[in-house]
Amino acid sequence: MDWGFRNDLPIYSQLVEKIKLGIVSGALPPGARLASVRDMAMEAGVNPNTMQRALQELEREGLVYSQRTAGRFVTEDVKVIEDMKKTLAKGQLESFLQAMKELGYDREGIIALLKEDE
Amino acid sequence: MDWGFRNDLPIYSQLVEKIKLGIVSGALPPGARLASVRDMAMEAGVNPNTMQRALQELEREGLVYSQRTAGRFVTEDVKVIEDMKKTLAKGQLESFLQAMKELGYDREGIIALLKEDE
Amino acid sequence: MDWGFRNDLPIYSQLVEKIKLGIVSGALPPGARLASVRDMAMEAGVNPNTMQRALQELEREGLVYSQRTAGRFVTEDVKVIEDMKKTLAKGQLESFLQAMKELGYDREGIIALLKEDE
Amino acid sequence: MDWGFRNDLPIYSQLVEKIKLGIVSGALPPGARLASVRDMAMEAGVNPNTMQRALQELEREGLVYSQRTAGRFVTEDVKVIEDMKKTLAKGQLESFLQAMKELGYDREGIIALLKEDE
DNA sequence: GTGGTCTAGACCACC
DNA sequence: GTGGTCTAGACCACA
Repeated sequence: MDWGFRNDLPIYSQLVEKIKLGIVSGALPPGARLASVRDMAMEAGVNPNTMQRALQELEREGLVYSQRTAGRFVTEDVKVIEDMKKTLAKGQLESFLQAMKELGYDREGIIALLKEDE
Repeated sequence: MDWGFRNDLPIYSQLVEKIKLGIVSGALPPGARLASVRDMAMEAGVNPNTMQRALQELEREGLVYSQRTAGRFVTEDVKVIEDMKKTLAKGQLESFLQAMKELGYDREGIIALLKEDE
Repeated sequence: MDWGFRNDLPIYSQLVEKIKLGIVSGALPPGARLASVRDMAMEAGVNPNTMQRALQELEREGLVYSQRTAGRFVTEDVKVIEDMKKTLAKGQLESFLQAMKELGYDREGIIALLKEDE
Repeated sequence: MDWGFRNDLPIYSQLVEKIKLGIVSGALPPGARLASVRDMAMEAGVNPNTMQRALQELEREGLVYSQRTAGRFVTEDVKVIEDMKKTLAKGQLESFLQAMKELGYDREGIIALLKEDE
């Protein structure tokens, strides 16, 4: 897999993004067990400490929980996942609208473009 | 002024983007005279050659033309500007739709979110 | 080697011409690897940046492509090369006809001269 | 008039070319009186000495003769003019054929192009 | 080692 | 003063 890190953001933040995306898109379903930090780090080609930091962040946000010995799991709380999905989507929408506004498009113009595209 | 260059793209490309945005958004209206290469370079905090390269690219795309001694001007051909605006907008739209798809949203879901947002 | 640059055209344009000629005439066959920018620059007695600029122009025209670390190559797309050859030839033909016209030759006169020449 | 001097050749040579062209094309008919050196120089925007040198060259080639007091005239010897016309035309033809040969065109290819052009 | 980018600074033609 | 070209030399990512 190409993790394609950009260099405009700390790597751990990009890891958070990617894993978050996996969770909200369902690629990592609720309750799924994550691979070990060591394995995930190797897979992504990053230092285990970096991956650790990403996972802690996800834990803080309630998307992931850890059980001392059994490992880390995606939360079973579907609402949390749904909320996160909505938050991310709104973020996308917001920056999209902002970019279009800078281009001189208002809501109507965007709709016109959408129709033209179909 | 902080031009906030990212490091995921050559500076000259980002300059192209910025100026292009100024043109299609109307901040730099058709026929407007641009500041001299040297002045624009100083303003952006880059080397004149870098700014020159950006402007040459814009010239190649027909958004700008230069007159030997008088300076550089935004094209008066409104169609070229409109086309570029549409191209940029479609690009924005496309990556937006792609990102939303990765989040698990289909067209309906996006529309629902749009309405919710109003 | 004397590359005999004229001073009625930028050096980089003359470099473009020369290399283009090499490609369309088959001296640089499709898929051939070009020497490195630095080597070509040294060979031509110009600054590497100047040669780089020429090569970028050729890339823009699709006659050449570059691979990150492996070097630059003549396009394998024979059609592109053939088209360029035709374009150059038509240019030559056009200026020839123009010059002959200025000399007072019409099409018939040119043909007569051609036959006389054989 | 734009005399459009290139800088790959001495100006006087370019003056010779231009005037020669005027004579063989008939713009300056046999026996025509040329303007004074001073006037021709002014018209072309060059130093009178430069124009003088050009006219001397034309005299040497027999295309022009001077009568001490009356001024300079185009030769009345039509044959000289015709020969010069042919010489210039052959020169044009030769460099055209040479350029086409460098492009990889043989006589047949040139003829094919000519037909395609009609 | 490759291509690519960027800076610094020079010189030129044009008007 | 303007745009345009050229050189010299640095640094970077890639593999």
